[in-house]
Amino acid sequence: MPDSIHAIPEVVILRLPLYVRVLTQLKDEGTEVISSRELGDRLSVTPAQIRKDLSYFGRFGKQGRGYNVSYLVGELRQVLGLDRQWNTAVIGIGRLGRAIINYPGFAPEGFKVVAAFDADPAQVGRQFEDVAIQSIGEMQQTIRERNIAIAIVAVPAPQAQRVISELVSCGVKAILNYAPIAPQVPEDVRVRNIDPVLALQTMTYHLKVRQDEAGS
Amino acid sequence: MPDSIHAIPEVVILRLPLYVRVLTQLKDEGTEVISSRELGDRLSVTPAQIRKDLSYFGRFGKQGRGYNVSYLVGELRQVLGLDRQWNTAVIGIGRLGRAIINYPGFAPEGFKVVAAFDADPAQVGRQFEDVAIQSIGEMQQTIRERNIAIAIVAVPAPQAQRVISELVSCGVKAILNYAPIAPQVPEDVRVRNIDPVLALQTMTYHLKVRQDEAGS
DNA sequence: TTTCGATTGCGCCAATTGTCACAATTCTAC
DNA sequence: GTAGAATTGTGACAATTGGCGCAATCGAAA
Ligand SMILES: NC(=O)c1ccc[n+]([C@@H]2O[C@H](COP(=O)([O-])OP(=O)(O)OC[C@H]3O[C@@H](n4cnc5c(N)ncnc54)[C@H](O)[C@@H]3O)[C@@H](O)[C@H]2O)c1
Ligand SMILES: NC(=O)c1ccc[n+]([C@@H]2O[C@H](COP(=O)([O-])OP(=O)(O)OC[C@H]3O[C@@H](n4cnc5c(N)ncnc54)[C@H](O)[C@@H]3O)[C@@H](O)[C@H]2O)c1
Repeated sequence: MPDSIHAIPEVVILRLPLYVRVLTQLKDEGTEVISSRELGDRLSVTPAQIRKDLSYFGRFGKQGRGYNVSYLVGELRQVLGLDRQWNTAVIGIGRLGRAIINYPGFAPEGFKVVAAFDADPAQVGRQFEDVAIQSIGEMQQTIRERNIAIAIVAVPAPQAQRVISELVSCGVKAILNYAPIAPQVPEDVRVRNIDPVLALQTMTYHLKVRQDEAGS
Repeated sequence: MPDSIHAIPEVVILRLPLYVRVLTQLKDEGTEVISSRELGDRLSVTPAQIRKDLSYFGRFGKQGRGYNVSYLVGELRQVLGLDRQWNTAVIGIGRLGRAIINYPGFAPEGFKVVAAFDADPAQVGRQFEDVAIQSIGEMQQTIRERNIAIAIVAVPAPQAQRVISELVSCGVKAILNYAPIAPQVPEDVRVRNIDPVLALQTMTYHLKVRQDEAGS
């Protein structure tokens, strides 16, 4: 294991999917080779950062030339584990949960919703896009049987921590959370929050300075 | 300007809304005082980090006691500019755009959708939740007149960069982007991307290691 | 009033993250 | 085949960010 000696910074992992996205787009546009400078321009990142990030995982480029787009995107997909299908479950099949099940953006990227759970007995049994809604009681068994590694949480905020804790006890190690809370999980479990309000609130600080100046 | 000498790290600004969220919840639960340790436990952040973050903006706590929750949340809201209403516009009134206009989570936090734009003439004039859809041609004027500082982009990916550039030329300085692209904007414009696929792709790296180990 | 446990704010240091700069290499053109 | 332009990968350094530890202070209790 030659490259597992150096731990790879988490920030690097966070940037890789961005690289994959832009490289995929370049590939579709027919670009065969790209330099770290051009890629950096597209991503508003310095060329040095791109080169260093990539160097954690191998030597993918050629001096004087750049990176072969197809090759690089393939290598990065493999590094990230995007070269396989990931089964997911959605929990909370309300308005948002249904939208998630119907969202056509997941499947092409290898994320497949194979199970759906809701606490409301009236929902159980209904079908959306080949997925039948199951009761919460069936969750643990289904997660095991269907090899579900990723859960998507779309329950109301007051229920979210409880649901997340239950998912953790079912062995789920990755959670995409849409509820507006700060979930607590053991450190071997990853959570990403989708939270547009939080995102807006991180921008107003800068707008405020501008607005205050204008007013004074 | 006593505290504008030291620039405030962007990471700190990114954490403040989280603090606000948890503090608001504590306030609703009736907690009057909280220590940095307890707050840190709730957020999976070290107490030292919380104290340091807060110290950029003032001395809000009392030794031996902690922070008064109501007071602190009020101060932080003021720091972030959450003590006022922010007018926003949604661009792209398809399935997602309509869901955003109907989303009840924005208004209580002071973000009000006051305008909606779509390129499709068939959409123009239709009404959602007191917001009438306008044509793209009216965008610049409406943004000025209605003092819109924040735009929410929900157009298809191929159109997104063009729409974002146009918003920038209308003077918008903050953009919440839902399209799966890496937008390019001048450095005085802030963009936050809502991108569940990217979020999932940052987690599979760690799952992969686990899965590979299990298989070997 | 005094003592004591608790907790902040912050100086200082440690760890992490980002950038520079350059030798090594590749490709092209002649 | 050689010269020159382009660009990588990386070691060394710089900047940023996080955390320790403690003096100062607060509130409670005796
Ligand atoms: N991040 C975003 O972009 C975004 C957008 C919209 C909504 N939301 C959030 O998503 C959540 C759901 O929103 P919605 O509009 O779909 O609400 P909803 O009320 O329509 O649906 C919630 C569903 O969760 C189910 N549920 C409740 N408790 C449950 C439990 N313990 N286990 C399983 N299922 C349970 C309910 O039966 C219901 O079907 C809320 O927390 C909301 O704030 C986030
Ligand atoms: N981040 C997320 O959670 C998430 C979820 C769903 C969809 N999306 C993304 O949001 C976008 C919209 O998705 P949707 O399902 O609403 O698509 P849609 O096709 O239903 O709606 C798109 C709308 O944008 C309008 N439009 C197209 N070009 C425009 C332009 N130049 N100016 C103004 N309006 C224009 C169209 O007329 C249409 O009404 C897509 O990029 C999609 O990938 C993101």
